[in-house]
Amino acid sequence: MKLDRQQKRTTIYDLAELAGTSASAVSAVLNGNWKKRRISKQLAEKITRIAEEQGYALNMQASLLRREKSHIIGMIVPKYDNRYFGSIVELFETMARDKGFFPLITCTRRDPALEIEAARAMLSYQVDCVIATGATDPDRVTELCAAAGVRTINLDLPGKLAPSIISDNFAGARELTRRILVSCQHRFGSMEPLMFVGGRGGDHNTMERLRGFRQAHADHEIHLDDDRVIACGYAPEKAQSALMERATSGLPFSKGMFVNSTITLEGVLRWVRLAGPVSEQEFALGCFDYDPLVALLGDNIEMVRQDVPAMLARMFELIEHGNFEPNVSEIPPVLR
Amino acid sequence: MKLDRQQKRTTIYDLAELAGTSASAVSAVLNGNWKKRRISKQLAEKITRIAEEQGYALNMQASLLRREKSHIIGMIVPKYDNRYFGSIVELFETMARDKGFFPLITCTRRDPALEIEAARAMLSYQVDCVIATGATDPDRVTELCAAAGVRTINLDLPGKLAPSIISDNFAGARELTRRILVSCQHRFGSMEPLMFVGGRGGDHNTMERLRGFRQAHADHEIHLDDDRVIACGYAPEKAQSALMERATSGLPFSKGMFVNSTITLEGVLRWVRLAGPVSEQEFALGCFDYDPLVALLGDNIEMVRQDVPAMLARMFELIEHGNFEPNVSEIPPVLR
DNA sequence: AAATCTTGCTTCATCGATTGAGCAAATGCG
DNA sequence: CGCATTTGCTCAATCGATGAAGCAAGATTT
Repeated sequence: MKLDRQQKRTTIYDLAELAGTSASAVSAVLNGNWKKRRISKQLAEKITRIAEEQGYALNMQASLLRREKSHIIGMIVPKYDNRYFGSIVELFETMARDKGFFPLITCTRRDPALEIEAARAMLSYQVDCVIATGATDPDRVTELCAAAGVRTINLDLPGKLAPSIISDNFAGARELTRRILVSCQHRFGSMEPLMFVGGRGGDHNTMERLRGFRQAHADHEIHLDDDRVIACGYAPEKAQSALMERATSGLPFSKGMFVNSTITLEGVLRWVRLAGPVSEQEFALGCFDYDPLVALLGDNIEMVRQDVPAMLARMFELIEHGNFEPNVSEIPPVLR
Repeated sequence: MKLDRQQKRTTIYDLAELAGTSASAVSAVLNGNWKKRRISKQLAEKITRIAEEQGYALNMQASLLRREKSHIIGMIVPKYDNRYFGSIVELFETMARDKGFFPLITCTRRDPALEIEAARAMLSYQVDCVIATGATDPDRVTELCAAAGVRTINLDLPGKLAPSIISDNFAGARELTRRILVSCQHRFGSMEPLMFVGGRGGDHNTMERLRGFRQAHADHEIHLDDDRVIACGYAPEKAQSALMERATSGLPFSKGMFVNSTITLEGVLRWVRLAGPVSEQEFALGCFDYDPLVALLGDNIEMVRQDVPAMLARMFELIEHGNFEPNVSEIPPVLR
């Protein structure tokens, strides 16, 4: 890799030499506490000018080595390429910056090994705090970080060892299910039990959404068999092939479907396309996730939007109050 | 901010003490060149074991301070919350990691000031290289980095001072326009001139796409007035209000539209919704961008997918060959 | 047996910024 | 004028990891 530096970087010692002063004075001026260190205004201005002329950039590595807190805040995220996590990451960066943190983000593509590796890398970079978003094994991350004295917060998926901020999956799923059922009633004249597609049976969110899904059926006194639930994972391909199999299996099939994320929705729609004569107009879909373009194009697709701004606001609140008790904050999602 | 470290971190000195050896030996063992430094296998194993027991994590700040290359590779990106940039960032991270780099990514929300600030922060973190993706002023970034001896590469939008990797916007736009025109022919029986919505008149991609747009009209001998072009920026709100105005302005309006990104498409579709009786079925849309859900749901929406894997492959090729000549690589986009 | 080589470590300076301690000159006070 | 205080700065240790240089003990050669 030919990435050799072109020239040596300017340091505070170079600046000190040019200004005819000491590195210590330069440091004090450039990091803003020259008043506290009783540097004269003249010298401060001179140093600032020379630093600018020389295009000086602080060596963060050296600086952080001396300081106790890095103000780096790490976030581990399963995917970028998705409107939900994309908006989490984008807003997280903005808010972190506003609050004086330096955000360090890593995408783990739902790979548990990468999650741990990423956490380890963050510890090496001396992060002050790690946010584990949608982590497969958040407690593992918490343990690892705790060993280095670093606090963690879980986002989107909860853990037992650190505070967790998640959507109110039960209430959201119950209401979403209700809406799909109503839509079935309107469009097909009857309320059949729905199918539940996507997610992992073991993950907390899927379990809670299933509970809401079941509750909504119970609310309408609709009997729901367990075999209507297809928790085949989130990936589009898995949903697609699961539906393919299902359709040819002889098991009962529903026109109404609860889809567990836009990622999964992609697979469901692809299946609809391939399924031939039937268009998505023939289905009543609901998705526990939000995508503005789907909201505009999918006429029969109900959506639940997780309240990302509220979740992140709550997260920074916890950080600011130093509240790291392992309890769960449930944020109500938004239905359009 | 209550993010105080819980306990002191384990250092190589602690490990040295525990192992009854020197910090230097510990360092040699843990960074893998103990053979070169002639440390015995026994001691190496002992140190490794103790390091593991203690949950030791390298202090990257200290390590980087000593090394000449950081192997950190920075990327500046305008948005995360978008399928195109989302996939760029996700694939960039994966590829960078595979090639032994540590990816550091910052989102600037198309704010030129933030772009510069982000570049400066990256220099502070001693990045070996900066990728400016879709930057408003890539040359400014290149100049800033060059002053610190750091190379840059432009992605998505070209600059004059560093190598640039962009889509073949002209060819892509020409073909996309052709397809929209053909679709108009099929669906409405005639080929009217299309409208061009979104993008900034000054940006290279928009200019090239406009050139392709015009060429395709010329190919079909369709006269195109300049007032069919609405380069109102990328933001959905801007496109929406621009179309609103346009519709009531008395200027000619087309059923066929070339939309400059999925971000802009959001505004166009929102306008279609509000425009009342007319549904998007009444339009022939084409979008210079790709979103899998739009591809599935938007029956009348042609899409051009920029070839992100090819662009990034080319980018890492440049890095590996140390090729930092300021020339432009055009990557053909993919039409479905 | 002396000379040389090899093995397996340790010592110490270094990277660049930070900060407590210290010191000389200027100023204030009685 | 003499002493205390304030002002404006410098010195030097330090953060943790790295690696060149050095050194002692054992192995090998002549």
